Amino acid sequence: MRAAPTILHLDMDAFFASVEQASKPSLRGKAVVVGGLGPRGVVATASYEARVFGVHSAMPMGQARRLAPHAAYLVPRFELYRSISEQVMRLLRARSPLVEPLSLDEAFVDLEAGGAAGDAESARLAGEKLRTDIKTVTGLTGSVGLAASKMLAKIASEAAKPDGLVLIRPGTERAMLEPMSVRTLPGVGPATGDHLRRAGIATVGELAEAGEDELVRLLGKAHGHALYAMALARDERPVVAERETKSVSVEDTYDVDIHDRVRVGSEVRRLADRCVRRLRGSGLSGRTIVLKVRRYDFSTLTRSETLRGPTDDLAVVREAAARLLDSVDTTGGVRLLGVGVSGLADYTQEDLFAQAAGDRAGEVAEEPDAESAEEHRQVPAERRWPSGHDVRHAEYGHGWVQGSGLGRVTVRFETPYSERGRVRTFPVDDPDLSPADPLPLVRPVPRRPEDAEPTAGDPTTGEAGSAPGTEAGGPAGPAHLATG
DNA sequence: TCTGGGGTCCTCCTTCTC
DNA sequence: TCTGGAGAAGGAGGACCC
Repeated sequence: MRAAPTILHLDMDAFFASVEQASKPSLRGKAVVVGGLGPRGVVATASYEARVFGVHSAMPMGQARRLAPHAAYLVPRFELYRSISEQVMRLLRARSPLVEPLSLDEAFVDLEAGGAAGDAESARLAGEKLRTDIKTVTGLTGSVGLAASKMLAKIASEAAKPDGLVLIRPGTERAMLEPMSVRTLPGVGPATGDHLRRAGIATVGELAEAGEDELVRLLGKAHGHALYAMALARDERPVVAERETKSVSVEDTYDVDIHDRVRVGSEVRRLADRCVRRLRGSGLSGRTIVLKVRRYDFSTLTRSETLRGPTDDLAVVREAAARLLDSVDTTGGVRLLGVGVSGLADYTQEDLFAQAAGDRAGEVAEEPDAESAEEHRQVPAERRWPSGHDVRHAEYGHGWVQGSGLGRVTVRFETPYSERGRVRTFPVDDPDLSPADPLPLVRPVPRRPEDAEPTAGDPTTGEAGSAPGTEAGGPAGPAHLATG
């Protein structure tokens, strides 16, 4: 392990919910829950105000609504979160070439590789400067952990939440870890935690005392060795900037279990299409096709088939998925279906036509087919006007959907830079109302005096410019955030 | 109460090949 | 020619992470 705390872990605070609060003045300081709003949705992120009521990630949405009935419930806007994540990652890469993103809102940075820090004090300064820059560029807060290893930096950032910085000085790690719950360590989830508890091991100190052999006996070779090392605060994993994708998959949970075998087949074809589109979008192909089926009782089955060579051919993937489906009993209904491809390569073996019996199913459909076009006409208002999404009204300007149903949609007219806005209700088919792109969270710097002071209802709002404090250079607002 | 979506990694078992 | 063992590869399931 290195001698100085030069591994930085950044964790944005309640990221999705904070983005929504930043873009919607009326939600600031309020309980906000982002997640799937369907009958089988779960919480993706809850704001700190919502966490007070016991709402947390991965909780079923129904339970969250019972705990916090007055919270704002919004569907995720991944495109927006991705664009803000890119701004943050640019700030990190300006500090070091070794940045390892873990998700949209988390990353490790090797400060030593960037020459940004060689000792504790310079690491702390770099961490504080990073937090300030993130606030300036995105308007959001992030928590920073600094330590001599990835595991400890992550534990430190967790301790720093929200909106803080914690540095673990080398030499103090074991004393700090000893009283902590085993669940603090990465890789110890509910199952392993229970397993260890039944063996009388609850803290990291007890984990270290148990000894390596005992942990291997309890948890298996890989997990046992890894956990013992972590209990002794040993973690030599380097920060890895580039990670190879190992698999690509898509899956859907249905609001109501599907019983009709024909419908199950058509859903599997649709998922295969989406999977192949994603595969091709990444310039990849794969050898192993995986079908996932979650049945009515939540039991999950996977079936896989490995081809002779990698493919990104829609017909091949569709047919393999259909063959796999043939081997699964769906009596009783299915709640989830998924199709995935693993064993990835960045080339395609063309000689696979023999595996695609019969004629080609054709290219991946770019246009919705007649069936889905009909479905589109029938989508309920809640899906045509998803809660939280931005809209524009010809008369009232920019706003967001506060709710919809019964043929009506309620819009609050406000922007990230306006005061709390007013609410108005329209028929769902109001021709003056249209979906809109999100606005940058931080007010763009006006290029001319007459561009200044965008307000709610001002259709010129949101012209992208350069935000102050952007270290990586270029405009802070990604292109798609610019609205016209 | 009633459990998403997209991933990674590990373990155990079976089959195949040498 | 038969057989057994070792190792690789495939397949299924589980745990975990964000």
